[in-house]
Amino acid sequence: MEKVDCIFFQLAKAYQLGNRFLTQKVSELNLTSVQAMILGFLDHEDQVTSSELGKRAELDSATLTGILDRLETAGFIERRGNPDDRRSIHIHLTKKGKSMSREAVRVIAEANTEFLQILNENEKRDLLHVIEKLRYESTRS
Amino acid sequence: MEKVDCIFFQLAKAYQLGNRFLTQKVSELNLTSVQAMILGFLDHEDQVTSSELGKRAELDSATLTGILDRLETAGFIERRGNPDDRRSIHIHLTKKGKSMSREAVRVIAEANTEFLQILNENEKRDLLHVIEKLRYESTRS
DNA sequence: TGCAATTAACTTGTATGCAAGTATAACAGA
DNA sequence: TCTGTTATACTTGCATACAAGTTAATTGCA
Repeated sequence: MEKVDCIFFQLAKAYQLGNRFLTQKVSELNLTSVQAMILGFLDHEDQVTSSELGKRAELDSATLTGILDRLETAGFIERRGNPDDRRSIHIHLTKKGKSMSREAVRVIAEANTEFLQILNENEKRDLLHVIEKLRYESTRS
Repeated sequence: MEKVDCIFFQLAKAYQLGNRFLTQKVSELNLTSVQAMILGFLDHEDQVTSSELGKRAELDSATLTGILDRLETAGFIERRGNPDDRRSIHIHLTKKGKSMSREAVRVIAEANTEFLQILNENEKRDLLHVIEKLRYESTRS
């Protein structure tokens, strides 16, 4: 099998490269890459339900539960009951979580810029375009 | 945080999309996507050491050990001592493993074609080019 | 109203991915 | 030869992914 021509192999390694890069950058905040992104999503969206957050972050509920567990243990979020629907919960950023989410957004933005410095404007556009097309078309099955 | 503009988010979701696609395709062989790729690498490279296989597959030795454990349990490979260097092992495809590796190569090739049908020739070239550039440049640090 | 179908969050089990550390073997230089 | 360094495979611990299944609450429809 020629790994160079295997799109699955290339996508996996590209992801792993980006993930290691971001993980290293957000480690200064003692966060993982996924935790930092979740806090980033919560920065402007307090009081969302777990289900809504899962849709935004495109994460499975099983995965999200574990991530929220760790963010709650770390004191960044609280789970609160939703009086409108007692099946669901509201996720609330604590004071500590609010300031951490702002830091996360900042570090992620910086990491994006630094990571993409390698590419010229055409390449950046191509990459985002192709990924968007793959992801969009795959929903049309 | 705008996930559309976050390259780390987009790479992660593109990878997950591809990985789910391939996983579904190779599930007919009762393999995971990674197991199928490892068998694919072994198809023409019998008797490699774990270390060499790890370099080809760009996998951590900790990760590879677990994958080899499962391939060995399933009867596709055997670990054999390397008389030339008693620290290392030779990985040997069994008869069952040989035929499975050929099936894996076939299914992966078909999955590649099907997955990339979404893109035109320019887009396929752009995607592979940009990933190659990201991966190559990142080794120059 | 009553009940089947659906939904939300969680749990369990399995498979990577990776950092960190271990034991053994090989190697390189004094 | 002796010793410090390096290399190989493995182990441990933790964090995603995700399939499958559970429980409780809500909804849709006859």
